[in-house]
Formats: sequence, structure tokens, C-alpha cells
Amino acid sequence: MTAHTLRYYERVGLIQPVGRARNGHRRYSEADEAWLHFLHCMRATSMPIREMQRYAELRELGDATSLERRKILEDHQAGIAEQIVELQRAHALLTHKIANYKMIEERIRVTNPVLAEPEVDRELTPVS
Amino acid sequence: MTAHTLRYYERVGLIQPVGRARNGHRRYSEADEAWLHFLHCMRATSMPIREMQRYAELRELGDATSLERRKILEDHQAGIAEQIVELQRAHALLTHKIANYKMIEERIRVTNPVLAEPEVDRELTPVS
DNA sequence: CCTTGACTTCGAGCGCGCTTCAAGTTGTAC
DNA sequence: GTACAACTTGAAGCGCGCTCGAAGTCAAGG
Repeated sequence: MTAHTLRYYERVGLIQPVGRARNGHRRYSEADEAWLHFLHCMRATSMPIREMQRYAELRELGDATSLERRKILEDHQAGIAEQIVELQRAHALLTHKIANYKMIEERIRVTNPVLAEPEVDRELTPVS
Repeated sequence: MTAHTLRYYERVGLIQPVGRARNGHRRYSEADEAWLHFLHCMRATSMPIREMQRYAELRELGDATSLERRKILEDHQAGIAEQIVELQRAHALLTHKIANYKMIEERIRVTNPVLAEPEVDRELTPVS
């Protein structure tokens, strides 16, 4: 997380105006750091800034907003679960395609030199 | 995938100019669809357009580019693995925080009505 | 005939999330 | 004292990946 990003987050209200040293430089408390870590974690899993803003807002309002905040987190968690499934599917697909490429390379290596045969993998291999 | 997106992909060279009906409308072959499915899968796992362009280019050049294409896929697959780990970490963190919110809500429900106690979860709970 | 609607092209526009710029202040090292 | 680096501000800029608008063509239905 760059200094620029930190200032940006402060600007858009993701973090409350943070403490300053005597010279005006920002000083982040441990609480700030914990909160930033959380924000980072949510961003890294594609939570939109808007939603983090909404969450931060509610957080300022105290415990009474617990339910609403929980809903945000639960929704995001559900999204994460879906993302994981999608990534796993892609991972498997790639394993398959990579194996296919290894076969092609072997074929080329064998039917040496320079004379390659027509391509096999045109995204039509039964991977679906 | 919208029609707009399909045309965009064709424009930027992700797919070769596709067949047309007599009236000029695009007709996608099964091979086109398979390739588009692959592209979709890579986009859904955050492969940049640039990289897909590079891959598509190599694909046009035939089997000789197998090794290079394989490298692209392997790199992307490694990225996917990392993403999965990150998502799983976030998922766990959220499970923890959601449980915490449930406790807060219970506390509020019990110490009824309207009088809530100070907040517990200020991102300082030992989640790290 | 004429409207409706789905396509065509090209180019411009947009939302997101930073990122960089320009100009100014402050503190440290030589 | 003075150069330098590291911060400050507000505003503008940018890269990505679409997304939309305007104007035109064509096919079918009422």
C-alpha cells in the first residue's frame, strides 16, 4: 500500500483523518493499521471502494449498525466463495491445456526437425 | 458476454474476424465459441487483455509457439493459485468477524432496549 | 408501405482505483 | 547556510475494460 493510496483512502472517507506528528506528517496508530489491513484484505478480494465506504460509514455509527455491517460481510464472503470456485475451475482447465501443450511439444521434438504437424489444441479439446 | 464485448474482442484482435451471414451479421462457429469460452475463463480469473492478445497472437502462429504459450498459461495458473490462497484467507477472516458481529447483536438483544454498550470489534480483535 | 427491432460501423465516453503533478513546508546531513 | 529527501495539499491525469451513441442497413410482421 503506497503513501498515495493511504492519502486517497483518507480523502474518500475510508479512514478517519489520522493523527499527525508536530510537523503535520501522518502518524498511523495500531488501530489505524488494523483497519487498513482489513481494508486491504477486502480490496484484495475485489470489494468495491463504494462498499467499503458504506461499511466504514456504518462503523462510525457504532454497534447499532451491526446487523447491516454483518450483511455486507456475509454478502462479500458469499462472493468470495464463488470466486474460489471459478478460480478452481480455471486452474483445472489450465492443468489440462498445459498437459496438452506438453504433448504437442513432445510430438515436435520427436518428428524432428522444423517440420511440425497441424495443431491439435484449437480450444476444441473436450475440456468444456 | 454482451454483443458489445464480442465486437470489442474482435476489434482488439482477441478473435479473428468471424464468419458472416448473408446479411452481414456475425455467425460464431463452435470453434469460435470454444475459444470465446476460454477467453471468458481467463478474463474471469483476471488475465489482462494484453496477455490474452499475446496468447492469441502466438496461437495464430501455430504449434511452433507451444512453449511460449504454455509458459503464459503456467504463469497464469500460478497467479490463480495465489489468488485462491488470498481468497481463502479473507474468507476465514470474514467468518471470524461475522461471528463477532453475531455476539454483538446478541449482547444488544439481551441488554435490551436501545442501550448499547461500547463497540468491541474495532479491527483490533486478534485476527491478524 | 412502414414500423419495429436486431444487427452493422466508428468513435467517443465512462467508471473504477489509483497515480502523478506542481508547488510548498519541514527536518536532517554536510 | 544550503542542499536534499520526505512529507504536505488539491487537482488533474491515466490505464483498463468495457459501454454507449449516432447513423445506417436489412428482414420480418401488421
